[in-house]
Amino acid sequence: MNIGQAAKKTCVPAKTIRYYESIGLIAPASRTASGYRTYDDRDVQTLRFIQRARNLGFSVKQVANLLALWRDRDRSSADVKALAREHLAEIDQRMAELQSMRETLEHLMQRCHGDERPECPILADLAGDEAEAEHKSRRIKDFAG
Amino acid sequence: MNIGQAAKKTCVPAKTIRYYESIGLIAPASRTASGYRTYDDRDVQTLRFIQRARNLGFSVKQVANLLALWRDRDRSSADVKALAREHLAEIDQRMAELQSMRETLEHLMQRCHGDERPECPILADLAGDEAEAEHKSRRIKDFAG
DNA sequence: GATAGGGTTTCCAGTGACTGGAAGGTCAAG
DNA sequence: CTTGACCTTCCAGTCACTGGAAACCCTATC
Repeated sequence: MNIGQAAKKTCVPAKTIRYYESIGLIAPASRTASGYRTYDDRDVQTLRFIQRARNLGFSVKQVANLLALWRDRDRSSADVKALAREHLAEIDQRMAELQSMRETLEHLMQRCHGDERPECPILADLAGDEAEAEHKSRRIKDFAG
Repeated sequence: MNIGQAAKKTCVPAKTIRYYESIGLIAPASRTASGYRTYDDRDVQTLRFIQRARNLGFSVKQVANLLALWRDRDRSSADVKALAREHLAEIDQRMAELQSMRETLEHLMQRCHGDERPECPILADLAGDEAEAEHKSRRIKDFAG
């Protein structure tokens, strides 16, 4: 099948399939006489694997590792699990950062009247305005990441 | 003060300060006779504002809007709050995505032995292997974003 | 005055993971 | 034979920086 067909079957855009080939995530597709890429069911399966792993938030590099493990019949599930654990830690880290932002932002928003007047604790806090930023204990802190 | 001094005071790397100038987020700095950028306390305050807003996860574009509102004495706090609300929605969306990934990943990990054997439900699920991916109700779903 | 060491300047390139678009070749239908 | 959909390559843009090279400036020490 052509790249468009493969794209439809896998929900991976044709452009992205070409991109994955260009960075070596997938092997170069075979070609017709006129240069069109052709894909078979195994290619589709691989693309679906990639798509699912990407949807779980794995980076392309991590997906490459997962693909290698998938193809390696002598893999140990411990290696797969280690990759997953690493990724889970990244997710947790990102969630913690977002949570921290969320709390600060929501707190500031609660104190902002949101009317036609210019007084705004959100701006006051961003400006580091000690006089206007009342609840100092809740002031924005720097994140490590 | 020089850019290095300003960087130290604001926790914004010199390179990033130049970058912010290049994209127009901050006004071009004044220069010494020999071409060195110089910064005063007002510049430092602006950089700190930017830094805090970035730490809250606002995009550079959003920060530009916040800066404009900050400088506009006739702003309405409603405009600021609207920006914040928009950003909060983005944060919530990203958190929901991460949470969904997290749940799927953790579920898969729980079922993976993580030993020297090759059998691995994580890979089986990514491969879409219906025979080996037991708990179908928990199969990976596509995300909108 | 020479030299060493920092700091600063510009510009170019790379990151990650695509995505958009231009210019052109191919294919099937009518 | 033309139309329109599909395909090809290549270049550029996204976002927010970050790294590095080559050159200039500034101060201190010998």
